[in-house]
Amino acid sequence: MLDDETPGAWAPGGAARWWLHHSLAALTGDLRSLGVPLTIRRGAGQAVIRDLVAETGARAVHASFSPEPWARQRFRATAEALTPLGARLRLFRGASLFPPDRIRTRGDGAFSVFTPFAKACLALPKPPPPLPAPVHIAAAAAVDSLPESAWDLLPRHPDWAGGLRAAWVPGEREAQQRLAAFAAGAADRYAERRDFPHDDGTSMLSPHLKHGEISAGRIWHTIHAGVPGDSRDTFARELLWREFFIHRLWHHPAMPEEPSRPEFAAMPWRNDPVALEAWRRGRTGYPIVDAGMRQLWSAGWMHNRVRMIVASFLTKHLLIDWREGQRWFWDTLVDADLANNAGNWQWVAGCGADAAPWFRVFNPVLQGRKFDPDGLYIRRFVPELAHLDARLIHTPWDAGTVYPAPIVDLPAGRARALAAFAACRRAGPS
DNA sequence: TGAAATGTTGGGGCG
DNA sequence: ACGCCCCAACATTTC
Repeated sequence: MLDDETPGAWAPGGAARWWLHHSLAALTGDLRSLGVPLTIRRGAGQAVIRDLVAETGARAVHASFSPEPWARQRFRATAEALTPLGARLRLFRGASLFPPDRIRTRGDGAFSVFTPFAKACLALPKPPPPLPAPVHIAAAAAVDSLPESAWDLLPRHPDWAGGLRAAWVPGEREAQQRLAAFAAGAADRYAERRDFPHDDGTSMLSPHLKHGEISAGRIWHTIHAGVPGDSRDTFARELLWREFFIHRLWHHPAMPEEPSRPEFAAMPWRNDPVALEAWRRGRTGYPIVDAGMRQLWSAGWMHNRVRMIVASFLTKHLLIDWREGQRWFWDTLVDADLANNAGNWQWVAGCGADAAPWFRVFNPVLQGRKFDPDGLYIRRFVPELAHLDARLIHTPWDAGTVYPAPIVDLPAGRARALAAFAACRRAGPS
């Protein structure tokens, strides 16, 4: 079922739709081998499910929980619509590690700080081990189904998905293989390598996880079965950050729209379409930022360290609203997820519940030197700088190379950001 | 999961 | 030999 109506502005973006198309194609094949047809429908979720239950006489609908405000509303409406049909809706933890209603503060509220949240998670019973895949499913009678093409998920004019095809293979089989390869390979040294974007030191499981091709529980179990201490704990912590933002969105449905810290409502964000477009296209003049934005545009994905750098650059040096960045990521990331996109943008922008402080401003030159010391990442995504040696590649304006001039002066941009926050803190409701 | 400004310390050059 | 200065290295504070 593709529901473009209920989510409103947060219907899946372009890159996620591309992924979904191929993920479903893979799922169709997997189900065929079990002798089960995939039924494809389109429309408002609640009505589609109700009709399907009426047609099949199903007595239960099993679904994965998800924290989006529109999804919660859809679950509620669906459950109500099923009652007169004698069917019920059963929700499962799905892609999260812990049932959302199990994680509570002592005062029975939502957590706003990550560390106590993580502690509370670790105090819960461990996620149960994943069940083996079924070898047989009793197929229901076939009902009407749209052809896959009716979803119209792939880009055509132009077809910008070439980079995605080169980078990814959607589907459960590939998700399992990627997890197995990560667990047997890079996971061992995840703690040391994960911050270097040229290095394949991360799992790259995020789009598979996002699209339900693999569960967080399975990843958790695999990592805890075979990865040594430091890297295991560091990786598990990243899964818990994901869990934290799911928790936050569940309790604070306005997270994608409104800063969690009220004083940020008065922040004097700049309206600068030219700078915003330079950022989107990877033409800011700062190589590590441009490399990241071009990786995003071509592969639909960006290394986590670089996501932080480009987000800091947009919200601090350019003083552009984090929601502009969130929106661009939403449309371009194959792993675009409402809770994690909003949560991480608010984290970098300093306006989240448990966020990095506003004054933590990444200097893109220093970050580039630190995390891409040989310029390998930049060479890969910014080929016009590939000929520069490592000493100059982070500051092409010193190299006499033809390259976009920096769109903002770093010390000036930093000072402007600090001043803007000081002013908004004076003005705002604290 | 910073960076820049400011403060402190200690070694060495030098008058 | 001694004090003075310089400054790099490191630590602390501030944004």
